[in-house]
Amino acid sequence: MSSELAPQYDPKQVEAAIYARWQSAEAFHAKPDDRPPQRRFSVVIPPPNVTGALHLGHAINGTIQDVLVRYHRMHGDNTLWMPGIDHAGIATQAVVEKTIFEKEKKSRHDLGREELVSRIWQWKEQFGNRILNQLQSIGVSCDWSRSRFTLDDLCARAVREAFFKLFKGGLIFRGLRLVNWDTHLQTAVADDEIYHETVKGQLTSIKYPVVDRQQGDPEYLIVATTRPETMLGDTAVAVHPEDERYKHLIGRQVEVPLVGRKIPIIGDGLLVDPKFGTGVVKVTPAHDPNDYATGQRHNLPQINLLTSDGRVNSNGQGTFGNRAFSYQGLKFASEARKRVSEDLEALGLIAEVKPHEHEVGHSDRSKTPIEPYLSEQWFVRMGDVPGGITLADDSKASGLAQAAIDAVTSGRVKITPERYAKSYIDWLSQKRDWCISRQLWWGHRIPVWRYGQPGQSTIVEQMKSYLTSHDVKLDNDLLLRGDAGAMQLIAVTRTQAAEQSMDALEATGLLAPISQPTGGRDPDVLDTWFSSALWPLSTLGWPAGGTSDQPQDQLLNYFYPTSVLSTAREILSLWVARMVMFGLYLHGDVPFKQVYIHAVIQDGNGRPMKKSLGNGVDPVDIVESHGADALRYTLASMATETQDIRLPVVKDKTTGKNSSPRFDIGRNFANKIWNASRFILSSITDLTPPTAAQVQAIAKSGELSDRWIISRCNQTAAASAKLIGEFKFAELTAGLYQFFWNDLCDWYLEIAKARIKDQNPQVRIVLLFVLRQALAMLHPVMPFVTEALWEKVAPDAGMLITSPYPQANSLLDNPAAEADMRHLQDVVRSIRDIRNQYNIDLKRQLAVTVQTADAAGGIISDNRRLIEALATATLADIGPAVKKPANAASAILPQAQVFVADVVDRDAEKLKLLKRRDELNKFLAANRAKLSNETFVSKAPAHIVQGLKDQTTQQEHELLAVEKGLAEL
RNA sequence: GGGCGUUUAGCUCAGUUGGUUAGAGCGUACGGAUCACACCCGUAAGGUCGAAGGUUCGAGUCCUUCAACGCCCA
Repeated sequence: MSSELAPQYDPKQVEAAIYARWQSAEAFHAKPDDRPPQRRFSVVIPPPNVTGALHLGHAINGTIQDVLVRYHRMHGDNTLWMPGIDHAGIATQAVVEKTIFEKEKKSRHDLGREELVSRIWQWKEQFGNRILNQLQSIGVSCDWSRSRFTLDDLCARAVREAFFKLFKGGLIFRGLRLVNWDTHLQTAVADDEIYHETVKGQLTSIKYPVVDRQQGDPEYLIVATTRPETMLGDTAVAVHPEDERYKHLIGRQVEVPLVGRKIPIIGDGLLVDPKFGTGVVKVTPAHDPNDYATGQRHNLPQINLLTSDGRVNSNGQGTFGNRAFSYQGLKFASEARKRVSEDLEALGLIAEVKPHEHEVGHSDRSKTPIEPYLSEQWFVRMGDVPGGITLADDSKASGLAQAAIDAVTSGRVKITPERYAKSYIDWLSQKRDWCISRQLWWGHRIPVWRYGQPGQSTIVEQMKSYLTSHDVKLDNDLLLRGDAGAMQLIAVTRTQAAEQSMDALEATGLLAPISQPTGGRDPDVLDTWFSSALWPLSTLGWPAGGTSDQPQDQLLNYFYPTSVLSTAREILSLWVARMVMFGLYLHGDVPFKQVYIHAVIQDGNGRPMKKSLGNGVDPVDIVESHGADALRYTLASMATETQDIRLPVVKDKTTGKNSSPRFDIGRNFANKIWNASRFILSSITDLTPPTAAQVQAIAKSGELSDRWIISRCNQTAAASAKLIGEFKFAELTAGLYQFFWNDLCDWYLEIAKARIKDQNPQVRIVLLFVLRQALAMLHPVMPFVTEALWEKVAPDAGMLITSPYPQANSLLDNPAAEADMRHLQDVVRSIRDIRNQYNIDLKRQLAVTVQTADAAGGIISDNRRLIEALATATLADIGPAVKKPANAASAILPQAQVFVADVVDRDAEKLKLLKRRDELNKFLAANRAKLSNETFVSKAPAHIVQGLKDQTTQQEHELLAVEKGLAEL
């Protein structure tokens, strides 16, 4: 029998085949049925980026989700794990643009919008599934048949519907805001797409002439800046309102050099730190976030100096001292800065230039410096709205952000670990409007058509009649805002058909008179997070609501809200919070009941794993070298509630790839499971599954070791189910490890070997029962090795992935057997210890006697053979009257003294006893002090006091024995 | 600047509502080719729980202050 299994587990031999079997059995596939809501379990995967490759973050999150999903599936819940990938707008477009430029030296403008988008689609078809394949290699059990892409038709339908509803509800608006502008990619980027770099620059102090100087006024105010070129857009200089030096100047004016604009001197305590620099600050509302805020406070004009490609626009010119200056067309942060500095120098208006280090934001995508840029963008209104908003379940909320806050504070959404609820709420509490437009071509195009000056009412009327005659229902399929008298006409579409009608209408040329110069469909696309925020809804088929018998419709009713969302903390606000808002507003319920935030894996020095540092471990390499189960087990064992996990990284000697010795733990464990199973399979020929009655009978009256291992097995099953429910994955793996390795392999199998040889029928039942239970318990964490063994161990039972998870049964618990077993283990260990200390050959049979109290003596006598086998010893006398033989070494246990005869090293024995005597004296002194402390005795709980008394009595006995031993020496 | 986390054995980490002598894996030392496994077996050594105060009969655990490291937000 054992010849079927190799002596070492080789994951490569089994993983691919087993995965294929699960797939062909449709074991991952979930269909709505009549199970009640509490027997359903659903998870949506955080959709990985289409440009990405699997990293340890995916691996640990994939493992966690798969443990949950496999457990619930085995538990009998109708379990759906929805997979998919994210189109990742800016990241993907940047990657493809870059490759095209490298190969063909063409920019996106050379290709045109349609061509670029089609190239990106080609690229997506080619590489889009790579990360899903990699996820499969770690064994995740997603329902691949339902896999979605955030840009596919179903998701697009949800995006259109969401935009339409939000717009109609007044929660989407267009506004002029300062955004982070990537001048290279020519798009707004989000705060989280920016990294900061320390740059060595200069701090330039510039003299601004004071206008209408009066007695005692300085000739100039001097301001210091790292960006002299922005002075062209200054609309004020600010001083601290309490600053005695300048206070009297507030309300007067200075002249901006070069452009000759006269601007006010304002007092602002928020912007100005009087102790920093000269205490005077230039204010450029259109080019700095702090200045923007200042401008809002003081109603300052905003002068934008920038073109979308990062050059100076026509505002960058003026007249100063009868001379004209112009910087138009120069690159803003480089050429213009140089020329402005030179011109100021020539005019003698530079007071000082000194080196200065400062932080400059760079775009993560193009690696170029970010410019704050004033531009028109679309926003989702996060803040409170007068009169409140109505959620899809007809309940009211003061605003979108508040609704999402309430979902967590009320407990509808629970966040684990709890501390993350605070960061979620803190972020949402700012209620900052969400900029959702991106000047990109790859993404969901904003479903809005805009026209300027629709002064001709006939056009609007013709437009309406065209649309209605093409089956577009106004207000339902398409919203028209603005009218003949308005400055702007806006059409927002809800359906693809309405979009097509608008395109067709455009083609008629009817709208041409109002399309100039920039009318027509909004060229921008939506922020990727907009479609991600709909992920739990869109993947389950929303907005279809379950009225049809389309399977997708039923999914939404059946599996929404999902059960758990497992993700990383960095997207708690960007993604999790937005899903909650959209879920509530658009569908009237939260998207998930539980959020689990997993820890982030760092290298051994606590640094994040980054490509640039070369310290990353590729999970695919670990699957290759250690196997998927080893990867999963190790990652799960590290998943505690801390926020960071350190993983020491080493170079693998044979492959040269980054690896970590930590993964050996998982590999060794998988091998242990394999070999223990191999051993059991080789020992028993009859694989008939034990009946519950047989197991219960043994649990009640079998041999001690049988009762003990059944009890331990049962408790491990109970603990495992509980720990999975509490997301305590590290504890889960530790418990499984201890049970399998220590209890089952180290003790039970060793104890049972003699009976195994005798083909004892009880042992067969225990072995088979415990092994089947153990494989099932381990399966969610280590699916491959357990499934591979299951078909050998349980050929009657079908695949393990769909077999029941062990249910705890209190009839199998046996605390007394566990206590007795601990006692026997102590005796065995004490004998082994003596053998080791005295360097006695392993094969030499030791002559052992034991002095015990009656009760303990009975257990030892009854299990004499067990001790003899495990300790390679012969047990003679056992009982209260036993005396220490001459030349014996002794071990003093709480309830027994073990003597090993004919061990002659008196000095060593003496040393050992002396050491123990000192320890005991120390403990006793401490315990006696406590017990004579009246406040302790009166205030501490009774069981603590009693426990201490019992312990003290025992220590006193032991001390007597030690002293007696010393005397005899 | 605001918030959060971490600090326990050489390393990586557990440690439930405060309660009897603080645990695990790896590593280390010593012994072992015994017929499941050397990716193994047996045994042991190793910790004033970051520092200083405080609360308490009792603190790794609660409170205060400080230090170091890290993360998030501005």
